[in-house]
Amino acid sequence: MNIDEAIECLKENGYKTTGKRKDILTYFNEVDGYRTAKDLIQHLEETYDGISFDTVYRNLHLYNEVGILETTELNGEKHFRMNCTHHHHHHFICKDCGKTKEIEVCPMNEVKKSLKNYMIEDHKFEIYGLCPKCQTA
Amino acid sequence: MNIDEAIECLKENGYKTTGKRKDILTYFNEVDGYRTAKDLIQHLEETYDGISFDTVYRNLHLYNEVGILETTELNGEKHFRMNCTHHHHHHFICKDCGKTKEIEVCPMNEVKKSLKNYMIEDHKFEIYGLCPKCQTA
DNA sequence: TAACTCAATCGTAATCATTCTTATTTACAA
DNA sequence: TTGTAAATAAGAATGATTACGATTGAGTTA
Repeated sequence: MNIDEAIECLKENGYKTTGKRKDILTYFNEVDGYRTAKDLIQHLEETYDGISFDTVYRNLHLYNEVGILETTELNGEKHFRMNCTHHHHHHFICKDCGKTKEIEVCPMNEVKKSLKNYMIEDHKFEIYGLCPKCQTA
Repeated sequence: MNIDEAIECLKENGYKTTGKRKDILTYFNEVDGYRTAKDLIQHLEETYDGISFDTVYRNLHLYNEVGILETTELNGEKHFRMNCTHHHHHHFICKDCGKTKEIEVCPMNEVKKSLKNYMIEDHKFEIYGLCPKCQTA
């Protein structure tokens, strides 16, 4: 998802477009990988001196709700990244730089067969490790 | 893993066997599913009035390190369950009662092919939903 | 079995991420 | 341009987890 799509998405859901919201979108659009709330706060503080935690967390959750961001948990902290809307897939996630690589394999069809009486609401398939760049660094 | 194996595992790693450690093992052995630190504290307080958080968290992490417990993150809280040592598999996890069902499918062999220059350290494949019992409750 | 030693535990304070609260400001519709 | 609901500020509160100095106890050794 790019910035324009995200702003459109906000409007569709009846949310306003503020400078900070745009900056948050720009940030995630540029970094292209998983980042924590703290990472974002640090970035925003360069522009806005003493930004409110509330603003950051509220917007992160809002973005997650409307589908602009997706989230995962890495060593005890929530991480966010721009959502990939195109099609269903999973991710390899670099533990060092947070960057991701798409994985096309999804075993859910096969798995469903062995969960006949179970109500499946969600699933997570993530591979963790080091990307080529971070192995040499 | 059963209680005796767990105690053996503690000894092998040079850790002592205390009453509280046994009780923690008994707890996880009985509940057979994912539980939070808070769940465990509540249980232990029935026996030991005012147990130290330190004791609980230290032992949970210790157990996780030596492989007695495995851990996952469910709605923002760490959850623990007795480790299944027999063979590699994944879990369906009931969001309501925390119980798990083993899933034999593991797509990692296939996935590795598309991650040639990546160093794979770990992976997580979990299915979330409601078990048959919790759907009717 | 006594005493020794280091691990384990206690009790509580501190920390860290996150959420809440009230007052103020701002986007944008009318 | 103005009115109003939404967004933000500022910082206190919360909830899970970790840290710490003092004390207790398990398992070893004499």
